[in-house]
Amino acid sequence: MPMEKTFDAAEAEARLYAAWDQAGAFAAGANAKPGAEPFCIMIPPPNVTGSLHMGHAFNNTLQDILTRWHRMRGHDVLWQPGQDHAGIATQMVVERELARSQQPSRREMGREAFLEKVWEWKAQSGGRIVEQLKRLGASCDWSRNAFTMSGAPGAPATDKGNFHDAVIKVFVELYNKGLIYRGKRLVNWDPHFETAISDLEVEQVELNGNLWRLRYPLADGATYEHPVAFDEDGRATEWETRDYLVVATTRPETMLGDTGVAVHPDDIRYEHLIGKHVVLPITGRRVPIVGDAYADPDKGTGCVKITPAHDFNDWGVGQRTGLRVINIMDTRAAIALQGNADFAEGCPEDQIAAAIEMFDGRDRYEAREALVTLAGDEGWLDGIDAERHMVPHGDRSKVAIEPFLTDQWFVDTAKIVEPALDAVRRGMAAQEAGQFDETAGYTRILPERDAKTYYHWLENIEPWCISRQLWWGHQIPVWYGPGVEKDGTADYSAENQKVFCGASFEEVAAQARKFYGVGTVHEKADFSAALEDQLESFSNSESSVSLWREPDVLDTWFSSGLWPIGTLGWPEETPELQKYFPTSVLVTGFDIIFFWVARMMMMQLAVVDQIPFHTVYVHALVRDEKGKKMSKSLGNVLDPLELIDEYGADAVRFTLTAMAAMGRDLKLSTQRVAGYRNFTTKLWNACRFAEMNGVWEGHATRTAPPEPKATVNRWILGETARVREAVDEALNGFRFDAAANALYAFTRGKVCDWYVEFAKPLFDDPETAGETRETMAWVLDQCMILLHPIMPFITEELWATTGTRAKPLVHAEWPTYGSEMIDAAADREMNWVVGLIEEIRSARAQVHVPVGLKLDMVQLSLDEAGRGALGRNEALLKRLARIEGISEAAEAPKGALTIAVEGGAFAIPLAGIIDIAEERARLAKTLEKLQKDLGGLRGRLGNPKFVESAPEDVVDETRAKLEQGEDEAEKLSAALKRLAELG
RNA sequence: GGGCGCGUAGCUCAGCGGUAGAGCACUACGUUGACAUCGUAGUGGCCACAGGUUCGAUCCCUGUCGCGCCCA
Repeated sequence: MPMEKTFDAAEAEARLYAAWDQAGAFAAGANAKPGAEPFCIMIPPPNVTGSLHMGHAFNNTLQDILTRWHRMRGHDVLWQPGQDHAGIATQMVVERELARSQQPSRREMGREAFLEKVWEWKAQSGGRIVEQLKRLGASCDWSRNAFTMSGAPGAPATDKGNFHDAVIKVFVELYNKGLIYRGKRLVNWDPHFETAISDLEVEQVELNGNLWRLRYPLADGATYEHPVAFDEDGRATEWETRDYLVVATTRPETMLGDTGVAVHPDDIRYEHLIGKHVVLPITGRRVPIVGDAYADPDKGTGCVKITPAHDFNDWGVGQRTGLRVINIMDTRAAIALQGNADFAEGCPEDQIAAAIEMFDGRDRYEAREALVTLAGDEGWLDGIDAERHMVPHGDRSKVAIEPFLTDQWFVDTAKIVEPALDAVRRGMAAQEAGQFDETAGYTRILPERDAKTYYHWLENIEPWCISRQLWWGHQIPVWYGPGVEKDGTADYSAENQKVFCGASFEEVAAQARKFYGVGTVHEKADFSAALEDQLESFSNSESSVSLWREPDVLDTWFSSGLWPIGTLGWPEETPELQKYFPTSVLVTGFDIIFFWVARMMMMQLAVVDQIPFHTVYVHALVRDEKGKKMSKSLGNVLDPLELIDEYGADAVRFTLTAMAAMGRDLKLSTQRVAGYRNFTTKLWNACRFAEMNGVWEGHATRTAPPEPKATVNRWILGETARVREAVDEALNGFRFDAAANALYAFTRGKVCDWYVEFAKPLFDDPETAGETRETMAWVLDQCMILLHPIMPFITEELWATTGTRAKPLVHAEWPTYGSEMIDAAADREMNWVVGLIEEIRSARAQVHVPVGLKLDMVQLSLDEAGRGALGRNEALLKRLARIEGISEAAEAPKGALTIAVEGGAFAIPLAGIIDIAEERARLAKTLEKLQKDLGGLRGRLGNPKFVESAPEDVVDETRAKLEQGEDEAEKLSAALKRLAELG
C-alpha cells in the first residue's frame, strides 16, 4: 500500500508507544551491548498531583533525547521515572475533594482515616502525569516507576518499592551523627496550612501597605528633645520636648507582643534613653529601650518597636539585648491572649482583661484595624504613611506567612555543605580545563552561570527546617518520653523531655528500656495519653514507661533529596544501585537548584559519601511568545497536550529542542511548532518520493554504507558524515539546539532541497539509477536514525514502512562514521554545481525570465576542473537551472545574461527577451558588492602588520579570496562594458 | 541594596577574534513527475553606546544606558 501524503500523528503515536512499551524497549539495559557502560538519568519527580505543563514537556524532551541517544549507542541505559508525594499539595487536593463530596473533614475523620483517603486518591488519580509523559514519548523504564512515599504505613500492599525505609534510615543516621536537631526557633509559618515551611517556600510579594506611626509614652517622667526645624545643611535648629517615642510599623497588631523599643546606640537623639523604659499603650506593659544597630537612625524616627516572637529581625535584636519573647497568636494567625501567661506577665490586670475583650480570637487583619482605630481614638496614633513593601507569602497557600515560634526539626546544613561545594568546585575546574572526567567523583553544572548560583546559595546556607505540621508525609521517627531528674523522678516538662530516635518503635523501645531501666515500654498517641498511661501504671506499680511519637512529618524535599539512591533500592545493595549509581546526568530547571539539586548533593554525600551525578544540565524557562511567564492568572498557558493533539508530539519536541539554547529562556509560539510540523511532513514526503522511485524495494537495514561512483551520491555520503559528527558533538556538549539545527539544515537544506532534486535525473539513467536508489535508501535511513532521539514517532513509523528491519528504530545502531566518508573532490564539485545553479536561477529571476522558459547557455571560458564538473553534472544542471542546451563560444552574444563562477563564465542569450537596462543594473549591483568586499581584502593584505602577524592560513585564504574575486569582477566588468556598447 | 545574565535582520534567536547566519514574518514569481504542511528568487543589520587591548573586535577588557531574573 503506497504511503499516505502526510503522517497521521494522532493515529500513530499511541500505537507506536504501546508497541515500544510492550516490547520492553525502555527497560533498564535494553539494547545494551555486552559490557556496555551505564548511563542513568533520574527524572525530576513531578508532584503526584501534577499534570504535564510546558516546563515538564521541555524538561522531559531533553532527558528523552539523551536517553534514546545513549540507548541507540548501545549503552546500558536507565531512565528512572517516579513521582514525589508533594505533602502540602496532596493534602490540599484531598481535603478539597472531601469537602466537595461532603465527607467528614480531615480533622473529623482523624489521621489514620485521612491517610487512607489520600492513598485511595493516589491510586485513582496519581497516575495521570505518567500517561501524559507517555504521550510526549518519554522512554522511561515504567516498570521501575518510583514514589517517594512507597512502603510507608498505609501504602497498598500491591505497590512496589520501599522509599520510606530509606528516608527513615537517613533521618536516623543523620540524627545519630548530630546533623539533625530539634529546636525552638522562629520559623516561616503558613497560617492557612498551619505548618512550618522552609525559607525557600516563601515568596516575597510587593504590596501596597501603610506605615503606622505609634506613640509610646516614656516611663518615669523621662523626656527627650525632638528636632522640629532644620537649617539648609539639615542641622536641627529648633527642638521640642517630648515625653513619648514614635515608632513606625507595618504591622501594628504585633505591638501586643512588643517587649522593647530599639534605637541605634550612636543616635545622639536617643542614646541617653537606652536603659530607660516606655509603657505600651493598651497592655500597660513596661518595656526597655535598648541600643542595637538594627535600628536605622535615618529611617522614620529611628525608633523601632521590637516583637521578638513575630519578626525575624526583632528576634535577633531580642536575642542580642535580652528581651522577653511573647507569642500573641495561634496557629491560624489569630490573636491569642486568653490564658496567655507570657502575655499577661507584668501587665495590670484590668488592662489585660480589656485587651482580651477587644482582641482575643480576632484574625490578625481584623485586630490590626481595631488597634489602629483605638490608637486614633486614644490619641497615640501619630500618623499613617502609605508605603509599598515586601510581604512574605507561602508559595502554595498564597497567604502572608507569619514568623512563628515553635519547636521544629532542622538539618544542620552548615555541617554537610562543604563536600557538596567541593565536588562542584572540582567539577567546574576540570570542565574549565577541558579535562572533565565523568568517573572522577566530582560534578559539573552547566551552564556555568548556574554553578555560580549554586555556590552563592550554599556558601550562605541557613539551617533547613524539615518538619511539617502535616499528616501526609514521612512521620518523623522520633518518640518522646519524660526526662529524669537527679533524684530519679520523671520530668514531663516540654524542655526536659527525652528524645529517642530509631527506625521503628521496637528500636526505640529498646533504647528506652535501657535508659529508664524499666521492663515495659508503651506507645501512646500523644503526650496526654502517655501521661495518663504513666500514672495508671504507676498506681499499678508496674515497671514501665510510656512514649509518644512526634506527630510531624518530614518536608517532601527531604525525601526527594534521596531520590538517586532511594529509587535504586538503597539501603539494599541492589544490582541497580551497583550499576547505575552515581548516576550520569541530571536535567532540571534552574528554579529548583536550591530546593533539590543542592540538597541531593549534600544528602548523597552525607549518606553514602558519593556524588549523585556527574553532570547537572540546567535548562531555562518556557515562556509565552511575548516572553511572559506562563501562568493561569494571565491566561497565556500553552498546554503541551493540546499542542501534541494539534501538531504531533514530534513537532512539539523538535520545537523545544531547537530552542534549547543553554541558559536562555524559550519564547514559544505555536507558529514555530507549526513550522517544525511542516518539517516532519517534509521528511515524510522525501521518503514517499523515494518510495515512488523504487528506493525501498527490497530494502533492508545495511550495516555498512554503500560505495557509489556518481559524484552526487559520494557527496551526500560526506554530508551525512558531517551531520553525524555535528549531532554527536552537540549532544556531548548538551547543545540540544545545535543538534536540532544541524539535523534540520541537513535534512531540509541538503537532502530535500538538493539531493532529492539531483537524484531525479540520476534515476532516469540506467547507469546511475541502481546506486542512487541504494544511496538514497541509506541516506534516508540515516535521517531517521539521527532524528529519532528528537522525533521518535514519525521516524519509527518511517523505519517500519520502508524496509526490512532486524530491530525497531528505537534500538537501531547509532552510526560512528565520520570524515573518512567525505570525498573532497565530490564536495568541491557539488558545491561548484550548486553555486552555478543558484547563480543562474538568481540571474533569471532578477531579470524576470519566466520560470517555465527553458534557455540555452553559452560557455565562454572554463578551467579544467569546471569542464569536468560540468561534463559530469550536465543533466542535473540543465534540469535544475532550466537550461535547454550548452554551447561554447569565445564571445558572449549581444544581449545576454552573464554568469561568473569560480574558474569560468557563462552567458545566457536573451536578445529581445530581457530589458538591457535591468541586466546592467543587476550586474552593476553584483559588481559593486564584490568591489566592496575586494576593497576590504586589499586593505588587509596591504597592511604589512597583517601579513606579518596573522596566521599563515588566514593570509593565504585572504589572498585566494582576493584572486578569485578579482577574476569574477573582471568578467562582470567586461559584461557590463559590452552591455554599455549595446546602449 | 547584593548577585547573575541579556541588548545581533520586523520577530525569536545562533555565532563569540579574520569583516554577519538560521527559522518565522515580508515581497515577487511559480500547480517542473515527494511535498502548497510546497518550491524558486529577493528585501532586510553603524552586531545598544563610548573608550581600551589587537595587524584586525559583534566576539576580549572598562565604563554608560536600557531590559530581565534571583537573593535581601
